[in-house]
Order: sequence, then C-alpha cells, then structure tokens
Amino acid sequence: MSPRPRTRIQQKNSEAILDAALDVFSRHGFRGATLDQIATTAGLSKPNLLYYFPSKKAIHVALLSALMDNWLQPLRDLDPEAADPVAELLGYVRRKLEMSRDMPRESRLFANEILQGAPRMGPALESELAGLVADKARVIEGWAAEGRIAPVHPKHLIFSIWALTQHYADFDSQVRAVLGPGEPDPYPEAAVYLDTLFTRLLAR
Amino acid sequence: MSPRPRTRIQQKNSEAILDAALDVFSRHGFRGATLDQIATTAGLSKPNLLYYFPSKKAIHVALLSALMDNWLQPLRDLDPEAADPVAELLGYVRRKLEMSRDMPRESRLFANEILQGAPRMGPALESELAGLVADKARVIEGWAAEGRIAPVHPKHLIFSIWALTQHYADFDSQVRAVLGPGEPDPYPEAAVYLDTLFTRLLAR
DNA sequence: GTCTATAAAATGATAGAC
DNA sequence: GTCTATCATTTTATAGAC
Repeated sequence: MSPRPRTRIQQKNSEAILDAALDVFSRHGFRGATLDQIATTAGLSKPNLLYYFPSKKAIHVALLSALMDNWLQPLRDLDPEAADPVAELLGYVRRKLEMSRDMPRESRLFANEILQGAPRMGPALESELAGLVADKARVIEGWAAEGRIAPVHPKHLIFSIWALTQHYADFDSQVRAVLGPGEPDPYPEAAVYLDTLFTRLLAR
Repeated sequence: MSPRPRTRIQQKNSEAILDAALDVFSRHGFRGATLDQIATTAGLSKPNLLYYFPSKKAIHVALLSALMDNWLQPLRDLDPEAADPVAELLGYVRRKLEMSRDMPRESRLFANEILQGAPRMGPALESELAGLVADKARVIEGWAAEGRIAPVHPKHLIFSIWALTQHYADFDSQVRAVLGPGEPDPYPEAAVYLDTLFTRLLAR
C-alpha cells in the first residue's frame, strides 16, 4: 500500500515516516494517533506525509505487516532437532527478552493492536500465527513425551514466554516505577529471573 | 471529579456512564475513545453525559482511581503470617487469574494506561504501587531466607504473576485465535498451567 | 434532567501553486 | 517533492429551551 521507494530521498522519507509512525501508534494505538503528530515527529508537513502513504490506515498496515515476520522469527527458529530441548527453549526466551529490550515500540504496537481486539491483524493471527504455534506445540509435546523436558501444556508454555518477555517492553513504565530510580535497567535481572523460572519449569 | 450521586436516577446514570466508558476506554485507550461512543453505549445523549461528568478526562480519572484499590487488593491480602508460603503465593496467582477472567475490561483499561506511559497514573504507581510491592517483596524475601520457598527475585516474581495472569485478559483475542474455535474457554487450562509453573518455581 | 442547536477546535484528506 | 490553503468531518464542550 505504500509507494515502492525509488529515489534516495523517497527511501529516506518513507523510513522517517514509518519510524515516526511507530513512535506514535505504539504509544496511542491506531485511533489515538494523529497524522499531525506523525508528520511533526518525521519532520515533514502533513500533505507531504500523505504523498508517501495514501492514508493513516495505510501507514498502520505497512507497519504491522512489515513487523509480523520479524516478530515471529525466533519461534520459527525453534529447532525440533535441538540436542538439548531445555537449552533450546531457554534460548528462545532469551531472544524474545532481547527483542523486548531492543524493540519496545514494536512490542507495544502489537500490544495495542491485540488490546483493541486485533481489528487489522485478526486474520493473520488465526492463520499464520495459529499455524506456527500449532506446529511448535507439537514439537514441545514430542520433547515432553520423550521425557526430555518436564510435561507441560505446550501452547500455554508459549503464551507464558510471550507474556513474561513482552511485559518488560509493554509495561516498562510500571516496571521502572516499581523498581524505583536506583535500578535503571531491569533487563539483566529479568534475564536471570526468567532463566531460573523456565529452568525449574522444564528441567527434568 | 464526578458529582456525588444523590437521587436514584443519578446513581443509575452515573453507573451506566462508567460502565460504558469502561467498555470504550478499555478497547481504544484514552485518546482513541470518543464521548459519542460512550454516550451511545450508555444510552444517553452526549450533553446529558456531560451533565454527569465535566469532561472526558474526568470520566477516565474516575474509572482509574475507582479501580486502583480493587486491583491491588489481592496483593495487599498476601499474608506474611501464612502457614504455607507456597500455597499463599499460589492463591494469589489464582485470585489474579480469576480477576482477569471476571474483569477483563478493567485489566485492559490499566494495560492501555501503562502502554501509553502512565500519563495519569504515573504518580500513583511510584508511590502507592511501588510502596506496596516493596513491602510484599520483603515478605517474599523473608520466606526465601527461611528456606520456606525456593530463592527467587521477589519483585520479578510479582511482575511474572502480573504478566502471566493479565495476559489472558489483555491478549484475549490472540489467545483465542491461537487456541482455535475448539477450545472456547482458556481459563481452566491456564489455571492448571500456572499452578504447575509456580509450584515448580517456588516449591523446595 | 434531558434535549436540540451550535460553537470551537482537531483531524483526515485534497487542490493546486511552485 | 514539498508547500500553503482549504475542505469536510469528527469531536469536545457549551448555551439555552423545556
């Protein structure tokens, strides 16, 4: 839905718009975001912004679909042939936590969309996401059946990994308020805690 | 900020407005919500709605502050003198999951506010919430020091309980999309899963 | 208390000059 | 490609009749 960037300046402006839109949509959701805010953040006028994208909705869709692939890559990479299934799952947790740390706006963009009932991503969730999770749930179930990890509900295990890692991005302001100003970066401690949690849950 | 309800009809309308506002704010966040939507949902005209509350902001503040108390009650109730600390913490998890099941709109209202950086609740988080968590974290630390629960970072333990239980309310549409139409109610399975998870994490 | 009418500002989007 | 000017709607809020 966005014009394919051809010149260098188009490339640069398209990226600036998408970056600004990520800022605004991730904080305020689709309806709470305004083109004015996005244009100002991107350093462009509103009509110029609408020269690159035909509508507010088009920007939102461009962001969501560009993100979906990257967001699910760590789960796709979960290796059914892994020598150590517990370590493989701990690695997945670590990668997801790193994504929360390094891409908090992307996490909040998704969170906003899901909170609102997934009006735009609904179909993608029911097909692509549900299919991938079903696939990996079978892998996890196999590991449990072979006694290589402790028995556990595979889909709820995946939910718990998402919930725990994304919490540090989505609820960042609450986490920092609770930890107080003495502890500026919660991620190192979170990494240790989550490693402990999933080790105790999964190790035989 | 809301007029104290005196007559029966004022009582009824105030409640209808707050209930409708909870619907709309919890889905769309503060800026994404409109008075039109709230008024229509409440079955009132827009000017009539503004007879009861002076502004959109006043409705939002009324909801948030009325909710804060109820929301934290289970954590306040965590008993330092409990005979069985693991069971006490599992009971807290169960109560929080029941709140997600029975009050999903309230959970999403908070989630939206935190996602947006807690513009209205920020001070309450830094004082009331941070104080309560610090208090209960000392209790949990004491239990661990006495060897009555496994050693664990107390504040991240609390974060993980919030993240895991609220996930089922806040990300309901994703959970249902992933589980598919065959499993209409995820809560019974979630209760079993979370009980297992925290037992393995905390039991000695 | 509730309504119609309306003001005042904001917001998404377009026209057209340069 | 980018801008100023502007339009059409939506949105928050008020005025004033009943």
